[in-house]
Amino acid sequence: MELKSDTEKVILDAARSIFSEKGLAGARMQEIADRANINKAMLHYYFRSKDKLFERVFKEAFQEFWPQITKSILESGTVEDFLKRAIGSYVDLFMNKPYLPIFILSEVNSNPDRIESLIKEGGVQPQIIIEYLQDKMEQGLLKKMNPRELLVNVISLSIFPFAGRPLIERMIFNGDKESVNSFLKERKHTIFEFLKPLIIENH
Amino acid sequence: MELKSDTEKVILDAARSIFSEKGLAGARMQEIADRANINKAMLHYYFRSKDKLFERVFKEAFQEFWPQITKSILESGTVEDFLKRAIGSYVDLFMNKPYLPIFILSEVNSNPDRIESLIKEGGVQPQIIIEYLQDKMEQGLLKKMNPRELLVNVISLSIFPFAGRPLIERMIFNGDKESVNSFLKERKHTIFEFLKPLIIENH
DNA sequence: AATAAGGTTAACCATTTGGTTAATTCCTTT
DNA sequence: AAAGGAATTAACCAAATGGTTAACCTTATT
Repeated sequence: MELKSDTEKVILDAARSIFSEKGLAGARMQEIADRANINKAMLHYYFRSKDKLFERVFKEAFQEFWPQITKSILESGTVEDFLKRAIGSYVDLFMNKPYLPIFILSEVNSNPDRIESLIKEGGVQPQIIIEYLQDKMEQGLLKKMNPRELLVNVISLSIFPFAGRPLIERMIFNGDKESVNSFLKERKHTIFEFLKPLIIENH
Repeated sequence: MELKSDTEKVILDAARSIFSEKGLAGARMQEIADRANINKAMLHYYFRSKDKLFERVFKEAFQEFWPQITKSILESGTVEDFLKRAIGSYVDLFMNKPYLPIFILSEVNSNPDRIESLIKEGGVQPQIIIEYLQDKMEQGLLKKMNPRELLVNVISLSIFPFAGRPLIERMIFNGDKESVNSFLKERKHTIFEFLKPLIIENH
């Protein structure tokens, strides 16, 4: 007895995989059906239209995307702790779901309005993070700078290597997949070490 | 008397604009023709097929993308100089052509093989940069770390804010386009300041 | 001015694609 | 086991789309 029928789950898995590989426009309903080992009519039976199906997949992806960093604040004490958690949760997430960054970036780009509603209902609260960082800076625990800049930098360092993986793999690692993989795995630590000098010793 | 006929140029401009907005799969030949104010048959007359047209647009975009950083080395003396040039040339490029990052990232993702040939014929030489950085580190002019890591970080910080602009605009700047714009404009300096501590004073 | 060649257009075509439908199977409830 | 509803399927449909074609226009050369 499951909330989602097995078929529904199978469809969502297939759809997620095809949509992130080819995008909304490039995906074919028939291909999704094939990957799910199911009749194409079932897609419409469960989700009515391609757009509705995509909307669902996108929403679920987007909701995994943002909350990480907010959560890591509420659970953390020191700045060091916060940075470790923020970076760590992103890197872990993208190691497990490498399709997420480019999927979100691509689709937000071709239809920016799509996230408007998700941001509102999703409770995205960047303000909390900005204020947290500003606090720590004023307390002299973090190098003073534009907190938005720091936030963007942390996100850039955490996300870009995953979004740009195919490029990085070919242009910087000469196509050596294994090297790239361990490089990405280590990111959790290297990004933190890279940012560590921003933390001011408490004494 | 031009090398490229006026029509050819008009088509390429329209194609670039549509392709970067909607991607290869999402773009419509009719829409490209409309934006170029010409008959759809002209697209095929000049470029034979949608794929050929896309290939051309993508190639031109990709060739703008990479050489920047390599060039900035050959022309620069000190490490400080190098960082300034590398970051500056990227930020300038993306301020003028904001569609570039996401366009390249998206299309490379949905067809990674596409860049194989371009990398070879395009003379992409990451080795030069890696070695340059390693040299400087060994000379004690740059903080010691994995040079590939540093390279990826510089690229991440330079590119991501442009690739993720729609996201950043809505999630971190509450939709205030003007703020985002000046934020991005200042990036040239802020990224450099951010990385400056890596440079070791020469004395 | 006649001619030829390239540029341009409207109409057309075959295929692909999202979506529908009506019939069939499966499962649960009585 | 009969019935009724949900799940599933094959066949089908209309619209969209990349691409073609044949006629027409423009321009430069003689």
